Amino acid sequence: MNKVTIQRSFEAFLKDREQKLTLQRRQIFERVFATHDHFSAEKLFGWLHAEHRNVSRATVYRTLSLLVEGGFLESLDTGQGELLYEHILGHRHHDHMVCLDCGKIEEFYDQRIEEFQEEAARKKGFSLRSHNLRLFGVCAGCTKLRDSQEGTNRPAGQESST
Amino acid sequence: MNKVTIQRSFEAFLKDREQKLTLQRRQIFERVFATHDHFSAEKLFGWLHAEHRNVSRATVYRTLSLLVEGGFLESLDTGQGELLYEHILGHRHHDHMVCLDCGKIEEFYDQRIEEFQEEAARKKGFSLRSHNLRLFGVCAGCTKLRDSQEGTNRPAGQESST
DNA sequence: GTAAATGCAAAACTTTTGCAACGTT
DNA sequence: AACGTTGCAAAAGTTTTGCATTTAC
Repeated sequence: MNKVTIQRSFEAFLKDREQKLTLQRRQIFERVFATHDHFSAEKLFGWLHAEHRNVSRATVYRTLSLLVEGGFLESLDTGQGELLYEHILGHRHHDHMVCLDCGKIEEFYDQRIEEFQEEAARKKGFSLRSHNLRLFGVCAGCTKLRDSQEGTNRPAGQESST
Repeated sequence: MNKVTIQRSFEAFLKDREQKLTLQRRQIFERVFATHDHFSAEKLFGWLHAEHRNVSRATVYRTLSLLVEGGFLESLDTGQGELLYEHILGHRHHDHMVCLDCGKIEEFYDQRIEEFQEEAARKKGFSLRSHNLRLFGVCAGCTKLRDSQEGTNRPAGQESST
């Protein structure tokens, strides 16, 4: 699915719901598909303003929800109090690995995990709609850094694993 | 691990960090291990007040973090804007399934999923600390309900799957 | 006695909402 | 012209923080 196709698909989605294609929605849509990064609502709001597209904060939030409902974006809850978004264009489904030191997010995919999730849901009589899998750990780069600081204070805590 | 043991372990944890065993911390600890439910900070605050243990909201939040750091509680982010907690006493690790209709949370565990997570982390050079896996779907009860309302309006949206 | 913890109220943050004005169809 | 959408500012909701006071050790 290329950019033009997905744009049409957005227009169709709006038409279908009898909603309007406003300037702001177009601007947000554009901006969101112009990055492959994960971003928060506030970050997007910042980008738009830096680029002198003065969309209000409220509209940013409203449109993000709209895009998630339409399946154009996915939201990723990192557990740090803000929701991140990413577009689905050219991404197949994947899960995330978050570095506890530097915050880096890596993507991974394992078909077998997907299947066992299906199985677990089936066993409980759940009809599965989606899932959210995040691994927390220390990335290769930060592990190296930590090792080279051997002997330095380390945080005492264990992490929650839920 | 029984209640007394875990209480001792809490005392040891505090001593180790040169932190104090206050009345409030004891009350919160007690209350938290008196339920097997998932609860939010606000809910816990409510319980404590209903039972005339007047611990301040700030202390509730501070102590919950402390208990998570110590590995006595785990936090579960349902993506609904508030963090839920559950104690680990008598619980082995498990993941969660959340019903999108009624909010019910079911627990499940699949050793194979755990192992493939390890493998995925290894492949990326991540040293894995914890993970969070939530399945979203419609539980058996709500599916039945939905089926019996066939023909009624349904919400249009798809869910995010990240 | 001293350092840590508490309570309070204020602040910080993200996200939502009510409503008048506006823009799309 | 009608009705959905926007912007604004206020509100809501959870969580954090500064600081004077209290408490555990």
